[in-house]
Amino acid sequence: MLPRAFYERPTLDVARDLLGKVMVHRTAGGVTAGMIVETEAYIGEDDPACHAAPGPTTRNAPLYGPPGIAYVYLNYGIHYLVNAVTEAEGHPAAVLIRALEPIDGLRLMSTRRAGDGRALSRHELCRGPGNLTKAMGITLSDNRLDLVGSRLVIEDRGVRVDEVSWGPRIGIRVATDRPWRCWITHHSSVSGPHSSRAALQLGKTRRD
DNA sequence: CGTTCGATGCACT
DNA sequence: GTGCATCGAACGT
Repeated sequence: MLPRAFYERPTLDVARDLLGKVMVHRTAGGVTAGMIVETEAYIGEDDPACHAAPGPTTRNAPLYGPPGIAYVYLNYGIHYLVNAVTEAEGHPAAVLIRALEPIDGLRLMSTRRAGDGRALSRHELCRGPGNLTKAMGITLSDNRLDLVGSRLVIEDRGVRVDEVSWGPRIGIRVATDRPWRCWITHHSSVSGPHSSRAALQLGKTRRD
């Protein structure tokens, strides 16, 4: 399990280093786990796309708390999105988990997403931030859970990531110029249109 | 391949 | 009342 110090760092570093790590959720229905393959950074009140942009509110309170905490919220009235709070207490920032490669509990994931109709392939199961929370069974009741020791944790299982790409964040209408989305290059569980994925690649493991 | 559009609930003005 | 850190079906090219 990743120590709190892992999250208590610059958010872009955490976003990159979370790639290859494994998110695990333990529920009464069973255990699900998946390797993180795509993330986005949301950094501070000066980032117009960050939920902290309006200043402290009831909803975004977890962003202002200690790092290593899960920030979960409902968006579009339909999807739960899960973040890992980063930086330091009083400095609101987080990493949005956008896609996983399923590792454990694939059958349970399929069941949870069964309402979607057609059968889903392995790489579709946790592709997209709303889809992965549904497959993992993550809801508002997971908000504020401690990722350093709770039913929702992130582990290092020794996976080494060779190539990382950076590009603009997806699905926002402001600050689209900041390349704060990162993903494992060429990984088939990464979200977004396949064709534009190549166009967005800014290079190898470095950002700027 | 691409774009458009409806579903749906909550926080915030 | 407005606006989302989305998704997938339905269309057009």
